[in-house]
Amino acid sequence: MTPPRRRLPPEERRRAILDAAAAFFAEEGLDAPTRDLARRAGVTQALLYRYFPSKAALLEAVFERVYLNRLDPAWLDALRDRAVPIEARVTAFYEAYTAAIFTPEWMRIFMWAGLAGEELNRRYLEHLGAAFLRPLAEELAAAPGLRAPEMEDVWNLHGSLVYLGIRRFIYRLPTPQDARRPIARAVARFLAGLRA
Amino acid sequence: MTPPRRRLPPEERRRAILDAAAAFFAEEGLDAPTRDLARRAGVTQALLYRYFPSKAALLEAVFERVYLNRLDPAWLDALRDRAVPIEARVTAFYEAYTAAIFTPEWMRIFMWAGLAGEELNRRYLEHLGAAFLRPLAEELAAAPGLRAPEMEDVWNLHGSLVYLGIRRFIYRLPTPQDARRPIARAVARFLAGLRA
DNA sequence: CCCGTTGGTTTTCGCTTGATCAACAAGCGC
DNA sequence: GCGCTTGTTGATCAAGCGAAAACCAACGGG
Repeated sequence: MTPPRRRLPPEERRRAILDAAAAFFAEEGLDAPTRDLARRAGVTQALLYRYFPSKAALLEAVFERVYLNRLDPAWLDALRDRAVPIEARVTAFYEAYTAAIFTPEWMRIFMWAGLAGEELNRRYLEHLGAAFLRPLAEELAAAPGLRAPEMEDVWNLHGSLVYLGIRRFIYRLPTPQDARRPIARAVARFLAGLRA
Repeated sequence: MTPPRRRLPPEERRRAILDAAAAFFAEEGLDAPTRDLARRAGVTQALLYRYFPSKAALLEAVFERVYLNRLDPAWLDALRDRAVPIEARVTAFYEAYTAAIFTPEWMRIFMWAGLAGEELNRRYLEHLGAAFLRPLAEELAAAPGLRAPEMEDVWNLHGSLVYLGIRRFIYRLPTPQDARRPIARAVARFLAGLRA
């Protein structure tokens, strides 16, 4: 009946707690109680405070784990490779991007953080805009036969695809399990709109 | 120094509390403390429980106030009026729809509720889909020169415009203050995509 | 002008929260 | 197998939570 008291190397225990914390806070929200998290991680609540000085610090570590190094710089090179048709490039970018962010942890923690007023979202989206969406807009402008889009048009395309993840992970509505078809159709329609 | 104890007719007080509650829970989240709400409403915390039996009941009343009768059946008639060009009809629908939902209360409570797992979102979006978006899809299919869209295409258009509100009210990022231009461009592009 | 109805406040309860700390025991070096 | 380091626990605290109960006073009818 007494739970065996297993002793783990600190590195390993820390990672186990962070894994549990990411899934837990994604599900329950950023101010879900640390006691419930501890139960889920299979440790006592007090132990969390050996690895993290405060709940805020633990959350910061979760943010880092979920959002850092999730954007692959290689996507930018592929996006800029004008040997490849523009439609294939944009499609490939959004297939890679949605594959990276369409997880409960990414989508739900992002939304919880946004509502809570964390700066995470603004910083992240400004970076995404500058590092990927503006280059994407430039490639569209440079593509033969396309009118140059405004950044707001690109955000519109972006939102149309991210919304698929919102329906799936936030509202838990049924959505196509494979995002590739919706992506292909949305990108094709977007480009057709820039040609007309 | 002592706050004047003002006596209001119950109907009026109830409405004042609901007004404050909608703004308060939109800002702070559905499990923000009732004491803070009371302070904001200018009453004591205990008084809330004279007008609502529990916090859950108060939240239910807020949902009703924010989401009930917000969708105007007249939109459907306008959407189905084939004397008007399809582009004007879709544009007008989304101008009316975004005017109805682009408020902090609507957008933020909807997102808090979705994350909290409330049934509100599923019920609302299923109703919206059946009552407005499916007819919209039918009108697109019936419009001359357009390929019939899948429902998923319509949700894509829908999301591209709702995402504008998410950026503004959830992430608090700068967005065009007037939604009409983005709507016009998104709808025009969408239709062009269905023509190609 | 007084009095009863009832809107409003003060006080309190039982419970949960983030965080702390002394006590305990698992595992490695010897 | 011994003992020390240190990962882990149970007990505890002050603050904050939703809710209830007792008390107070504003207003209209007589």
